[in-house]
Formats: sequence, structure tokens, C-alpha cells
Amino acid sequence: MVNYNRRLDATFAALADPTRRAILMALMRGQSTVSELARPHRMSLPAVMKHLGVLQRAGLVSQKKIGRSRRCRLVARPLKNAEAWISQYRAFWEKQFDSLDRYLTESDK
Amino acid sequence: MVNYNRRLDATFAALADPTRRAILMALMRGQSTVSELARPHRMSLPAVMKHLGVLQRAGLVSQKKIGRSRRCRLVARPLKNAEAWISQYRAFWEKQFDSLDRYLTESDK
DNA sequence: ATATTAGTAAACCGTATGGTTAACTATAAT
DNA sequence: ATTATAGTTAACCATACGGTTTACTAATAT
Repeated sequence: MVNYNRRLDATFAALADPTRRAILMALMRGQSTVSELARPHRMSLPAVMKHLGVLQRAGLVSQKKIGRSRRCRLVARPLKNAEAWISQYRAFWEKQFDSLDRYLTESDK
Repeated sequence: MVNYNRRLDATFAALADPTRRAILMALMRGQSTVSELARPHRMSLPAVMKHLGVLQRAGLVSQKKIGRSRRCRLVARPLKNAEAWISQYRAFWEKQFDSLDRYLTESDK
């Protein structure tokens, strides 16, 4: 019954952390190295590296070692898939924003 | 720097589990009770209840007790917010699907 | 009144998550 | 050759997650 989609699991799990979302935001403004990505965060470098590992395993970040530093870039494809999954519900949330349904929702309380 | 958004955390975390996504799918087809939702899943009722608790705390499901059973319904608003967050990257993934960028991505390997 | 059904609560378990510090490797700069 | 920089690895810790079983309450049906 459950339609296993590990990739979607990994994508949503990766997005569930504010540090990781901030890293993706930073990467949207261009490629970065690990320490550039770490700088704004009040946590150790290894902690940031773990977040990068999660993002990489989710396929949201690709890395290439260049000399002693490491260039990270955003890979947006999994985001497209996540958005496609959520969009299945668009008709639903649009419906739920009309006043009749707001009334029905209130009746839950 | 990190823009804390606990609601988004909770939404994405809730979506990161296949059982919970299946429950939302079931609820898209209409309201259900706890045991109706549990039936297709090969796990105990308390396990399903925990998933429902996660969905409820994320604001994705509302419940109303009716007699001895409990009616669950989908609340789509958090999905709209999640989709809005992801959509920030749409320009990015559309850009990344043209062939030049596919070439650049390959150069990561 | 009793038995069944629907749901809840509590205790427990193994594993994952999100962080730390300390020690290390590899490259670059002086 | 030495030092500094960029990143990595390992060990550890507390808490959360996803499941279990067992025992319970509350409502309904007979």
C-alpha cells in the first residue's frame, strides 16, 4: 500500500532542518566551499559537514574537490520532484481556502 | 542567519515518512477514522497513531472525536507553504534542465 | 450486564539525528 | 622546511524517531 519512495523521503528529511535550508539558500546565490557555507552558522565545521552530507545523499548538493577546498553546488532536480508530490494537493488547498470550507474546518474545534 | 521556521521544519519532517505520506493520500480521498487509516499498513495501531500525532502537530491533519471513533481530515494549508518554499528554486531547476547546465553538472564527476 | 470495538497511554528498544571535541590529512603559502 | 588553511575522521553524547507489547478507557452492540 505504502508507495516507497526513498528519494522523496531523503529530500523531505533534508529540507526539515533550518540549517540545511539556509545552506540551500546560500547555494542558490552561487557555488560555495564548505567553510564559506559554514561561516554564518554558529556551529562547528564538522556539524556543517554532516548537514552537507545529508544534502548530498539526498542529491540536493554536488561537490567537487578543487585543491584543498571543495566546491559545492545546488542540484535542484529533487526539489522539482518534491514540488510535484506536494502539487497533487493543490486542488485541495485551493478548495479549503473558500469560506464554506473554512466554516467546516472551524466545526472541527 | 538561519531563518527559523519551525512550522516548515514540522511540515517537511512530517512528509519525510512514506507511511505519513500514504495517510495524507488516503485523506485526500476523504475523511477517515484512525483504524480505517491504519488498516492498509503492516504495523500496530499505536504506531499509526504516532504518525497521526506527527501529522497533527504539523497541522496537516485535524481530528474530531465522534462517539468512540475519531474523524481525521486533511488540512492542506501547510502544504501550500511548503510548496511556496520549494518554488523559490523553480527558476533554478528549470535552468538546470537545459543542456549546457547538464554539461556543467557532468563536469562535477 | 456483558462483550466488542475504537482508541489511548506507558514502557521499552534499536537506530538515527544533530551536535560536540580532538586528532588527523592534504594542499598552499612563506 | 615550516606554518597555516581547508577539510575529514572518529569517538562521544543527548535526544528524537519509528516501531513494539501490554494494559487501559470509553462508547456501542447484544
